[in-house]
Amino acid sequence: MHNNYFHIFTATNMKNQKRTTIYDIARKLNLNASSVSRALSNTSKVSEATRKLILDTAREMNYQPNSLASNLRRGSNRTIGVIVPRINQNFFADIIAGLEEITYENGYNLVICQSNESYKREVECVNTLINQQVNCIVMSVAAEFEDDEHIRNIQKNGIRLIQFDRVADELDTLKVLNDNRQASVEAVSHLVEQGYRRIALLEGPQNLNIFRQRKEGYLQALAEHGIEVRPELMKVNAWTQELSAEATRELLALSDPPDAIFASTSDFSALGVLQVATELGLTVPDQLGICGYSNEAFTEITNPSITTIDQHSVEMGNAIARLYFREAKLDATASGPKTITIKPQLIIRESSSRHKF
Amino acid sequence: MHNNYFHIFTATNMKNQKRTTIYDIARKLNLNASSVSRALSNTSKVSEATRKLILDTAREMNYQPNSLASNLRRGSNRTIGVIVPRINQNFFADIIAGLEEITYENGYNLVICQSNESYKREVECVNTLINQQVNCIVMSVAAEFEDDEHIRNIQKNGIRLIQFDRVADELDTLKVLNDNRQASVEAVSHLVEQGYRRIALLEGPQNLNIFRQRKEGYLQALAEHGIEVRPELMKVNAWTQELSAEATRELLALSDPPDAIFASTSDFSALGVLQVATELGLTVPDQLGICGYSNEAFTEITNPSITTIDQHSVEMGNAIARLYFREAKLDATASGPKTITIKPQLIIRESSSRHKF
DNA sequence: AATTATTATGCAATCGATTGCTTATTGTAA
DNA sequence: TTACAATAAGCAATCGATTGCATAATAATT
Repeated sequence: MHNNYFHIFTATNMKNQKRTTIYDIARKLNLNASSVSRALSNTSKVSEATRKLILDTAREMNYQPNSLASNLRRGSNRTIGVIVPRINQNFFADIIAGLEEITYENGYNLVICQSNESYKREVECVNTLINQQVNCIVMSVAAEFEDDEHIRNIQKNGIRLIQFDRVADELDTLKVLNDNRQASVEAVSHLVEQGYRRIALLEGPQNLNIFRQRKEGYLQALAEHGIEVRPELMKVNAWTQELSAEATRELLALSDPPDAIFASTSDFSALGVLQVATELGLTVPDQLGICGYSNEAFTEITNPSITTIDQHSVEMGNAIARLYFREAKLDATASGPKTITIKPQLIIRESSSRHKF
Repeated sequence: MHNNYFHIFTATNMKNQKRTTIYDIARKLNLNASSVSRALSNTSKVSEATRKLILDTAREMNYQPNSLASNLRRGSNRTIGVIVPRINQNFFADIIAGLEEITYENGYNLVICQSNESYKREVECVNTLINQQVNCIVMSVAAEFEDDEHIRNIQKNGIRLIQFDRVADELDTLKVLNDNRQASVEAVSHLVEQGYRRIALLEGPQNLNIFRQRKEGYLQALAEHGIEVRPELMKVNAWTQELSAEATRELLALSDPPDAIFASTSDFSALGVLQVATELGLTVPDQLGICGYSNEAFTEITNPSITTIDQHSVEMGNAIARLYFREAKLDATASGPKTITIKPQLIIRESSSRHKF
């Protein structure tokens, strides 16, 4: 794998040079390290003259503060740890980008871990971040969930915890959520308004709260519109493109097949549906309506374009980071857990826009 | 922005508990901290009995090692810093995911920064990572490039540096590159083989090496096939979907317009081309051939699907991390800079597959 | 000019783990 | 049983920055 498309060749070299410390600066100026520290951190208590002298010398000696030392002393890292199932999944990549914007503004850093949807990895990630003394852990739990002891352990160690999107509901932590239920209600209601009546649901793993909520929203919308629930129209664990394609084939083979499919798991699922519909020669949206979830970039480009739900992921990342910094200020007073709910937005596109019956 | 789709409500609380240190364990067992340290780090010199005792007590007291302290003492972080222009761009997200896989296996962490294509931000990111004493910095330079002093500074501080994809060529560092030139040669040759003769090029900013190389490849392929270079077919800085669309309109308005366009900057550019072609009623690939770059997920889904170049991004991330760990082992001996070149792969799809003339 | 109030600087402990060196303990060989 | 080797455990310095407290130097007040 990491072998046959590589060509390797060598060049020259580098060397280690000992770093300048505040002691080096102090020695050179015949001062005490504490003064240097004060000058650099700008904590009054130093005369303007020496401060200037110190800053100049620092620059001249190419001084770079050693964060490890100051972190140890201060017992803080100015770092936020992030644990996501997959870094390179659009939603999470956007969340991270959103987090980064705000943490950067505040002079904090981000340490990233991915659990790969594995419980074991998730526990390890948590431990690493605890050892690193990060100030805060931001996480979305892995699909494989066994126990929340590791999550509790975060708080035991005095580290702030913000859960987002996929959360361990029962835990009393800061949470930033999408209103999945509401979004699903809107999506399904939209389908109903477009004249679809036999609406199928592709579900994600029900151990994850987000997928349960989306299902609830689906049921709620049907109820609100007085549409009977047909269990055979609800397919479990259809959360990849392939699984969804398969589920779609089964659905369309029913004697009374659906006239619309709400792929509540992702846009990739919706894509699977579209693919099968195309194969079977069904016209979308006329014969089959489709709605996905997440507003992946490609939904705009497919033919027909796909109706979906935008989760405001980057803004969600921003919100998470802002929540941390706001709470951090209240610090000792520890105002306690809050939940922020972000309202996703239904994006109506061709795949569900039936030219009125 | 971070206000109108939020609902906030409050719940209960958490508290700080002082962390257990090796001293606590030592005190409890009437031992010296050094023994505890040795037992935990598994450096012989401790009897089996006491080691077991210590480990058990550690568990019981919920001990979590303080990495800040040991990092300071060891002068190392077991951390790799990553600087990319944008975290949530497919290529970079994949690189990061690839990096993470391998660094995780080796017990290292990843600190992520994004330069947002800004030179100033890039410099700041570099400084932060130097202060953090990361073991290695992995970076791809921002489009806005002024000077490489900050990059040199990395090495001055004894930190390993691996540049990838967009690199400061003149610097003598570890590099992991795509063979952009070769990939472009193949792409353009493919177009020629499909019978296209008036092949246009959409270029990226020429201050970035990768875009220069892609242009070189284009020129080389034309030369190899004895096709005359027409400067008016080469459009600079067409590196967003919008800019490319505009460039395409200009190209197609020429008296002798191109019959194929190589959007060497990205698949988004290719999308811009496709969009304009559709607008103008040109059939792709018959009247106009299109080739993009990057193999974004959507290229497979568009209609027609888009021919493009896969950069093996995740594998590239793996390769970068492996390079670091391999080099780290040679450590003192410092075998010196190497370059690894990854061969991208041309993915031929509908947008360039002309049913032979 | 003498005394007090301010400000600048130095001193030394601290954060928690690591590690070279010394000392105590146990085991082995003669 | 004595001498010596091997192993276990303790001591103390160290990594570099921060910070409360003490002292020195300067400015302000009467």
